[in-house]
Parts: sequence; C-alpha cells; structure tokens
Amino acid sequence: MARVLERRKRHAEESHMSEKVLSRLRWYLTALESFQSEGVGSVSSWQLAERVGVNAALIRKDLSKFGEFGTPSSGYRIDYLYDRIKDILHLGVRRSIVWVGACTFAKQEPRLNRLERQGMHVAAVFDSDAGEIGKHIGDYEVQPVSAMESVLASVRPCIAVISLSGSEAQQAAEIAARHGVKAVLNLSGALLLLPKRVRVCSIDILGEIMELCYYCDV
Amino acid sequence: MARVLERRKRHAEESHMSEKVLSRLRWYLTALESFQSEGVGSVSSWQLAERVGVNAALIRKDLSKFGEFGTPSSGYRIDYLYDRIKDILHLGVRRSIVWVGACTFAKQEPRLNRLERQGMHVAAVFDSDAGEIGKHIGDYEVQPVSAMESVLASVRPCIAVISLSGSEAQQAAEIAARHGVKAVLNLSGALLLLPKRVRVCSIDILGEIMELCYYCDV
DNA sequence: AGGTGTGAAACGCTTCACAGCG
DNA sequence: CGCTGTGAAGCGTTTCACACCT
Repeated sequence: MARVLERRKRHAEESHMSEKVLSRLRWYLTALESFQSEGVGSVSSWQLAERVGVNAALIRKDLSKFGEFGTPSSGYRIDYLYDRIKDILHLGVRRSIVWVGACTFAKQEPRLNRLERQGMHVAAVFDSDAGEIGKHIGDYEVQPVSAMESVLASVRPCIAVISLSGSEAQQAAEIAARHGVKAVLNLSGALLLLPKRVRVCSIDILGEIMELCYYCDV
Repeated sequence: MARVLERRKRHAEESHMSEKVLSRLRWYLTALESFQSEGVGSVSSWQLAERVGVNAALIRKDLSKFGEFGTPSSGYRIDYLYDRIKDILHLGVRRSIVWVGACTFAKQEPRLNRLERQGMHVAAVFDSDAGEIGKHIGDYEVQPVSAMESVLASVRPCIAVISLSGSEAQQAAEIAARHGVKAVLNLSGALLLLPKRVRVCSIDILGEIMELCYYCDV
C-alpha cells in the first residue's frame, strides 16, 4: 500500500510532458477508438504499437509516466486505458472553441463529432469577409468579427482557431487573448504576437510546401 | 587546397538531412529575407539566432554540415548565405504545384508570391464541390476533379496539395501519385495510403486542437 | 578584437533486455 | 508462459567552449 502511494506521488509529480509524448498519446487514443469499434476488449502494447506505427516499448514507457494501467500477461483493457489517456490529455471536460475563418471551418465541420466526443464544442464562427457573413455551415451561422467582443464575453472559450490573413489574424487573436483564451491555433501563416500565457500553435501551409520541395529530387 | 577538396567531399557526402534541420533552414531563409529588406549586408550567427529564436551555435552547426559559408570576425554575407540555403533546400528550380480544394487555396492565394520567389508556381486548382467550380481566385479558375487526369498529364507537377475530405482526398491523391507527383501535402485529416516513393506530409487540424486542450488548464 | 567552425559535454528521446507479476 | 514496467544502453540533437582565422 505504501508502495502504491509512493508511485502515485511520483506520477503526480510528472508535471512536464514533452510535445512528442502529448502527440503520441493522441494517436493512441485514435487507435483505441478503432479497436473499440472492432469490439476488442484488451490489447497488448505491441498490438497497439503496430496500429500506431511505433515501438511497443515506447508505448509502455509513455504510459508508465502517468501510472500503471496494464496488467501483466493480459495487456491493457481498452475502455479503461481510453479513459486514462483522456484524463492525461485533459479531455472530457466541456470546453468551448471559437473559430475565426469560415472557409477552414466549413472544411472541418463534417468531422466535428471527433471533437464533440472529447467534450469540445464550437460555440461560434466568425469571418471578416462580408461575402461569408450570414452563411450557414451545418448548424452555425457565420458572424462578423465585429461581433467577437460581445460573443466571447458570454461564451468564454478556451481555444480560438484563427485563419484570417495578415493583420486581421493578429487583431482577432488579440480579442481572443483579451477574453481569456488559453490556446490559439494559428492557421494564418503570419507570426502572432500574444502574451506568453497564451499557448500558440502555428501551422504555415506555404512553409510546409517549401519543405516538401526538398524531397522532390531525392 | 587539398584541405578544401577534402572538406567539399565530406560535405557532399552529407546525403541525409533530418527533418528538424530542414525545417530550421527554412526559418533561416525567412529571417534572411527580413534582414535583406532592411538593407543589412551581413549578420553574425547570433543576430540570426535572435531573430529566429534558437541558439547561435545551433545555426553554425546546421550550416557547417553543408559547407563553410561565413567569414570569421565579419559573419555571414546575407545574399550569399541566402543563395546557399536555397541550394541546400533544392529551391530555385522551377516546379509546378497543383492544388485540390478551392477554399484552402483561396486563403493562401494572396501570399503566393512567397512560393513564386522560390521558383514554385501553382499550375492548376481543382475542387469536387460543384459550387466551387468555375470560380475565379486571383488568376486561377477552379476546375473539376474530373479534369485532373488530363491536366496533370500535361503539367507534370511535383507537388500536390490535397484538401478535400474523406475518400475524395484519397482518390485525388491517387491520381496525383499516378502522374508522378513526388510529394503530397495532405490537409484532409484522413490517412492517405500512397506508394512509399511519394512523400506525404499530413496536417490534422482537429487533432491539433485536441492537443491544445492539454494546455487549457496548466 | 570579433566571430566562425567544431570537438566534447550535456541532454532528451528511443530501443533493448529483463526482472517480476498475474 | 506472456506481457508489463523500467533500468540501462544507444542514438540523435543541442549547447558549451575554445582553437583558429581575418
């Protein structure tokens, strides 16, 4: 018993998680979903490894940082492990997202249930382009960015997705930051300057294309 | 002289480049552009480091893998280094890109000159949604995916950007692969299965949102 | 002096290999 | 026996520190 408590302590102390681990845990979650839908009850670390495409020891090590979730000789119970990973990733809590940029939203809307399964939901969609405002995408109506201030004040989202271009991206991000958003997904290609309490993840599509260039002639 | 030849040999042998280095070289390029536009002629490794946000020694080490581009006590001549990095990244060669998914293209179109400066140009834009076909985006007219076969046969692009959803993404990617595309940027969120001679880079927006969730409560 | 290029140290991440448990 | 959890080895990346060049 003392042993268990000691371990729990050690695991709880694990405050820092590397981005790589975070990203793999998400893959594990997806793989577990697919096992779940096949009606499997348990998996061994290497069955999971095979599906995700990584080394089995790595999976065991990743998980062992947060607790002991498997049982020797029978592996991991899928439902249980799924819930534990959701805990580790802080999923399952109800969270609101706002999406600024109607066209990228429209592209993702059909798959939104992936987010909803994890407790997240998109609370509102905005755009700066007059041609987009008022459009209906799924259950959502696109609102003008000028409405952001008042909507965010009542919604209090924790994540904002920004996909306007140039200075408009920065403006929208600042509004979001001012209303307490904890993380921003920046699809604008521009560099966002925000208070460092806000976590920013930037995806630069044109930049990725340039990188791919390298592989074009061996 | 013998020393110089020996070094050249060593650097030429450097066949493999890690993804991390590749991606940093691209940042260096962007930073050099901004120095260029400020009319600066030379930079030291740490001036560059400061702008990019990495350690100066790392920059020197990255570059030293490919040659000796700086001069002691005066640093790196910007124009010269810019061209060397372009060489390393295989940029500057004329390359064609096809873009499947009008809406993501429309979002990037205003910044396309960034690609054109590196010799790349978008040869054609396609979409599967009847509502998008025939639309004009900049100088481009959106064509139906059914036209891909014939257009690709004459264009022979080396990169394809795919941002349709689900099975349509896979179909479009297969057409591109069949026509000799060397790399695919997959924005569809789906897993693309392609012959392994094709380099695939996938960006999963909903997945990234899930990862950001982790940072929402410390 | 001032700054590059580079061994050597430090660090972090992945894989190996095996004790120990069910 | 089979499979987890984990120390130790292995490997790749980053930082340090300094010889050397201009």
